[in-house]
Amino acid sequence: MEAFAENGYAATRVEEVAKRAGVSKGLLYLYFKTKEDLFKAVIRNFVSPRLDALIQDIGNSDLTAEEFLRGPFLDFAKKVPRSPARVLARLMIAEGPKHPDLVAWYWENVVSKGMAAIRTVLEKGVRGGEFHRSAVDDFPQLLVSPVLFAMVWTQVFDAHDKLDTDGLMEGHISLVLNSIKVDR
Amino acid sequence: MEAFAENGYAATRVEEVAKRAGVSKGLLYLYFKTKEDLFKAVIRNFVSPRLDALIQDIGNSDLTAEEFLRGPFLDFAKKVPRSPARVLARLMIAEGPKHPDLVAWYWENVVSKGMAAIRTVLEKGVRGGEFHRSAVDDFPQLLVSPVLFAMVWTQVFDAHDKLDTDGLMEGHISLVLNSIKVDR
Amino acid sequence: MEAFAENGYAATRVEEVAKRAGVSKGLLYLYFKTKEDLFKAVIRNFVSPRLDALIQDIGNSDLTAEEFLRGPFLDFAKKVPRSPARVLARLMIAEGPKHPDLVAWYWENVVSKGMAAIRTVLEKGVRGGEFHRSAVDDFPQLLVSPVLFAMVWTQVFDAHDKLDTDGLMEGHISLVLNSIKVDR
Amino acid sequence: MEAFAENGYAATRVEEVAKRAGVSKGLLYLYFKTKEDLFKAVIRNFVSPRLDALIQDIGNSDLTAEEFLRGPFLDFAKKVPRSPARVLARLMIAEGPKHPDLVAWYWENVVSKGMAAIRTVLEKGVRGGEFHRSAVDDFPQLLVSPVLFAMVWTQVFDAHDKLDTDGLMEGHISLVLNSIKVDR
DNA sequence: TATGAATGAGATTTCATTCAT
DNA sequence: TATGAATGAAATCTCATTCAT
Repeated sequence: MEAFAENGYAATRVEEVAKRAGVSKGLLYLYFKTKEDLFKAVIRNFVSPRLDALIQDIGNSDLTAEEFLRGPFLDFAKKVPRSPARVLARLMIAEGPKHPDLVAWYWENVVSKGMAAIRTVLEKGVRGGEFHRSAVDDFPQLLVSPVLFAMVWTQVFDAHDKLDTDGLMEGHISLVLNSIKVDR
Repeated sequence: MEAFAENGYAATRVEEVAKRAGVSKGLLYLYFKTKEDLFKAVIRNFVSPRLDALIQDIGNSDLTAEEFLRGPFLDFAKKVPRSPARVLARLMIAEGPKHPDLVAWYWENVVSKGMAAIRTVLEKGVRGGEFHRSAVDDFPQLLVSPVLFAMVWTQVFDAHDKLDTDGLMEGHISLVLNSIKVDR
Repeated sequence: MEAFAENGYAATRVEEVAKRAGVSKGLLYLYFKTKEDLFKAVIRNFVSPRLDALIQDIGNSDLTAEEFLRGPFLDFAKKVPRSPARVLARLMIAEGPKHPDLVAWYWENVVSKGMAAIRTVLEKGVRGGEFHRSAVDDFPQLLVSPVLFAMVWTQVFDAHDKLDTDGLMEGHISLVLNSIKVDR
Repeated sequence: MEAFAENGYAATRVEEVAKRAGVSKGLLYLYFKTKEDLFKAVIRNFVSPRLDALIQDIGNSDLTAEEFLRGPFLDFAKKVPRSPARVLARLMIAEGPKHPDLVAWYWENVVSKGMAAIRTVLEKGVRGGEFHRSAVDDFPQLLVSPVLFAMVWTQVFDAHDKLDTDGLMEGHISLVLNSIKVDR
């Protein structure tokens, strides 16, 4: 994963992967038929347990929607942009269009689940009278777009303008809540 | 640009670029010392005139901040995610870390200018009493993160979930404005 | 060595070297980073064991200086001009100025040692009263210049005037000895 | 000539020759059909007028053979090793075997004439009773071998051991004369 | 299971030569 | 006569993949 993350799929040499794994090139070909196979396996095995945990939380928790957003979700949103997961995001952006089955797998196992989870929280908020209906109901992506943004920014522009990702996430959540919360 | 956008830097053959340009491989090497040089030149010559126009607008316009966000800015935000610029964004994300001078150029000529422009609009809004202070003043990135998000999504996940980018942008602007506008 | 000797460095194709070695182009690049590396390795591994033997002889032998020049040295001088070493000489002349580190290596490991050996013999002759002081003490090169001359001539002008290299060498030694020997 | 001398035939680019000549590549091809044609023309036009002058001298002069060797010949032998002609020698050694017609031309116009001239001088010496018969009569090459040697050495080993070419030549002539002069 | 030497197809790069102007 | 943009064949070099051990 390290190697692919640094150089992208095409520019990563199989030998480089073998070296970092401490094995010979030949052994890789015993386990994976082609370089692409190897790449896919690498990506698939790199699933964030954090996201799964978060999704689990939603069902089990007895927090209000706002508490959830300010608590576990914000937590998650703060950790991800500087976690190893960010390189996976970059890889998916870079290589996705050339590896549709990888995107499909990623969509099914990660993205769609995540989106569903967010919808669940928002609906809970609306039903419970915490939130009024708003754009985020139709576009739950608005809730996560700064997360993606931060993952990208930290990998591309950090040298020119280091982003306070924690602050960004806190600001984002307060901005959204300020917009969708029902006044009492 | 087409070729690099489709395949990424490493996977694009110089011959492919030459063929699409309707010239011979050799000619490219007459103008560019290496494949990397060629790549950099391609990227640099692909500046969105749209962004420049938008930045110009800000100085000249006599619109209120809200009118600006709902007008020219929303316009821009709707057009970009499906414009050719999106492939440039993807290329920068994919190849940036391996080509720091390209990132530096892009930062200076595009990103920092854009960020400054947004700050100008927001300050105008605050000074004019339209907006109260909020997270977007510290993190103007929050205003553009859905634009990046949409550019990425449309290139990676469109096959699985086609995003209504216009709707997303409208929703985003209304969400933000709802949060930062001063009540009267 | 054959290939480089025939065509010179620039005009020799790596593929040609590989073919003569009975391996693939790729393998050469596994062992040598560049064509130049390969070339240097070829040259360095082509050390004449004959010269080393000659140099050894000087220390060990109990011959008089004249006997040495008429014996082992003349032997060496007769063999070299038509030995494989001559192509190495031609290569060093042709390619040396473009590969200074190769010249440096050759100087240290071959030429300077050879010159020192000749000086040793001449000094022995002078000290032993065989030879009087002469120009060859200051310019031991005079003793070997016909060897180089013959190596060059046989490679360039043989078709036009075949040189009797053995005769040349014998004539040279007798000429020199006639000039430097002390009359008794 | 400069360009070919520095890099050898194969490694010299036609463009480099054109640049140094201050003309365009295209113009060269107006005057010379191929790179090889150009090369041959360059070599042929670079004839040392010095050698011709020397050869003339022999016929005309009323010097004794010894006076000639110590005078005009030594003069010539001192000048040549550091003159532009030395690069021509290196080129002939390097490229000769690949360009037989060039060697043939050079042989006819330069080398054979030079050798004949030397023979003339030596015969004059022998006939005039100055010299007794010796190896140089059969191998006049012995008289010029230090000249070639010095031309090569100065181009290959000067950085490691700068040769006093004037001293070398004086030593050579005195050594030879000492050997072949008739005692009186 | 594991190695690493070896291959060969294909990529980048070079450069003699041509040709429209 | 002169240019220099353009070509394309061939060179160097890379690297995924194979295979004997």
